[in-house]
Amino acid sequence: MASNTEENYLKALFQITIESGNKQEAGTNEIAAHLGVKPATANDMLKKLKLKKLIQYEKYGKSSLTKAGKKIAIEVVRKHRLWETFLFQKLAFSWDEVHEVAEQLEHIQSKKLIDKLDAYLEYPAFDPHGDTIPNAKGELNITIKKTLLEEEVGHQCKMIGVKDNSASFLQYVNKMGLSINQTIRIVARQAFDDLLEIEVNKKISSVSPKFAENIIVECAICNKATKA
Amino acid sequence: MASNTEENYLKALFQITIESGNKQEAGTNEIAAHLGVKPATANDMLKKLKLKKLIQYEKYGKSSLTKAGKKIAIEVVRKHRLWETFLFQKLAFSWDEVHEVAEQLEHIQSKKLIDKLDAYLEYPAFDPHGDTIPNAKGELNITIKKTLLEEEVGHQCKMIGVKDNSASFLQYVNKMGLSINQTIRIVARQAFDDLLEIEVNKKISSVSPKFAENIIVECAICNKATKA
DNA sequence: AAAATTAGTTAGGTTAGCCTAACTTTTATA
DNA sequence: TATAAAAGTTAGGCTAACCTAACTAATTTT
Ligand SMILES: [Mn+2]
Ligand SMILES: [Mn+2]
Ligand SMILES: [Mn+2]
Ligand SMILES: [Mn+2]
Repeated sequence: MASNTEENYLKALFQITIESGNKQEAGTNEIAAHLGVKPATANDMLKKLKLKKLIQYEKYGKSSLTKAGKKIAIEVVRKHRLWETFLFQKLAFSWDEVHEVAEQLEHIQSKKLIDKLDAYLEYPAFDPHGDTIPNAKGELNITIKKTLLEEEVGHQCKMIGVKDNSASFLQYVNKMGLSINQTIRIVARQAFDDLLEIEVNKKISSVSPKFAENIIVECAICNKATKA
Repeated sequence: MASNTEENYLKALFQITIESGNKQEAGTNEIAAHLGVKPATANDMLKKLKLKKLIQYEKYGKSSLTKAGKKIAIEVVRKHRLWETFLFQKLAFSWDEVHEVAEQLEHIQSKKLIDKLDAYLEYPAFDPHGDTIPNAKGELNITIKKTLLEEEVGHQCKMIGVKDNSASFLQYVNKMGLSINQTIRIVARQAFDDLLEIEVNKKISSVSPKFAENIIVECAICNKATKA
C-alpha cells in the first residue's frame, strides 16, 4: 500500500506527464516544484518509487510511471475528482473551495467508499472543473478541454466546468443562468465584435469572448474523445 | 494544529475517561493499550501533549484532558460520528462497516466540510451505533444508552441504534421491520417468558429479551438527558 | 515489612519525509 | 570547444512516531 506522500508523487508525475505536456516523463526538479519540496527530497522518493516498481527512473534521467504506478495515480485522481464533485453537488461548496479539501479526501483508503460515492453521485463524467473522472476500472477519457468560445454556431453543448474559479466570475456565471450540466445552444457569433449569442433555458443572451473562453463545454456533435 | 496521531491520543483519553468509567483520568498503559502502541510510545506522546497544554500529566501520575484538549477530542468524535452517519444513511454502508472508514475520515481538517455535512444529514443526534453526536459548539448530550429491554410498557420510543453489529443480527432486525428512526411502541411484557410485545408500523410482534437488549432506543417520555 | 508484581519511565535505535550544503553531470551559450 | 548555467545527486542532519531493553516507582501479596 502506497503512503499518502507516495500517492502524491505518483499523482504529480501523472499530472505533469499524461495530463499536461505529452511526453510521458518528468524531471526531478519539475516534480519537486510541483509538490513544493526540494529536489533532494524528490530524489529520495524517486529512488524509493523505483524500488517499489511504481516508476521508471535512472540516475540523471527523467522519470515515468510504470503500469502499476499509473494505476495508483489514476485511482487517486478518481478519488480527488469524485470528492470534488460530491462537495460541489451535495454540500454546496463553490468551485474554488473543493480542491483543497479533496487533497485530503483523495487519500482515504476504501475501495467500497469510493465506489459507493461514485454510485451516489450517479457516475459523473466530469468534476466541477470540467476534468474527466476516471471510472472504477481506471479508464480515463482524455477529452481535450473545449471552451464555449471554440464551439460551433448551431451546435448544442453542455456546460461541464469553468476555467476561472474566482468568486466574481462564478457570480457572473450564475447571473447568466449557467451552471454545471446546463445545455447551451450557440445562436450566432457576431463578426463585428466577436460577441457570442447563446440560448440558455429558452432565453437568448450575449457573452464576450473572454467570458466564453472560461466556460468549459462538451459537445456530443463534435466530440473526439480518446481512451488513455 | 494537532496531528492525526495527537488527535487519536486525545480521542482515546476522552473515550477512556468521560465515556467509559467516570473518573476523568487514565493511566499510561491504559492509553497505550487503547491505541495499540507500547507504553514507552504513549509516554513520549503524553509528555508532548502536556507541553502543548492539551492534557494534564505528572510523572507516574494519571493523565486527563485540559479544556483545550477536550475541545479537540470532542471535535474528532463529532467528525467520526457524522461520517459514520453519512456512510450509513447516504452510502448504504452497514453498521459494522462504518467505523473503520470513519477512523480515517475523522482526521480531515475542514470546519466548513463538517458543518456542511452536518446540515446535509439534517443535524442528526445519534450515529448508527446510537452514540450521541456532539453539535457544532462541541456540546455533547451524554444520554445513558437505553435499550428496548429497559423501556416501559405503554411508552413509545424511537430506535436509534444497535449494540450487536453482526450481519446475522442486523438481518434479523431488518426482518422485524426495524431500522434507525423507526418508532416502536411497547405493548406488553409477558411475565411468563419475558417476551416483549412491540408494535412496529401497526404490526405487533414479539421479541426475546436477548433481542431487545441489543436495540438502542430513545424515549421522549422518560428522557433524562444531561449536558456535559 | 519484605518480596513480588504491575505500572511507568528512560535511553538508545529505526523509518519516513523533509531540509541544507556541497558536489557532479548534463545542457546551453559564448 | 570552453565555460557558465541548470539539473540532478549525495552526505549529513532534523523531527514525528514508533520500537526494545533496562530501569525505577508504586502497588499488591504474602
Ligand atoms: Mn482539484
Ligand atoms: Mn479538479
Ligand atoms: Mn466508530
Ligand atoms: Mn460510533
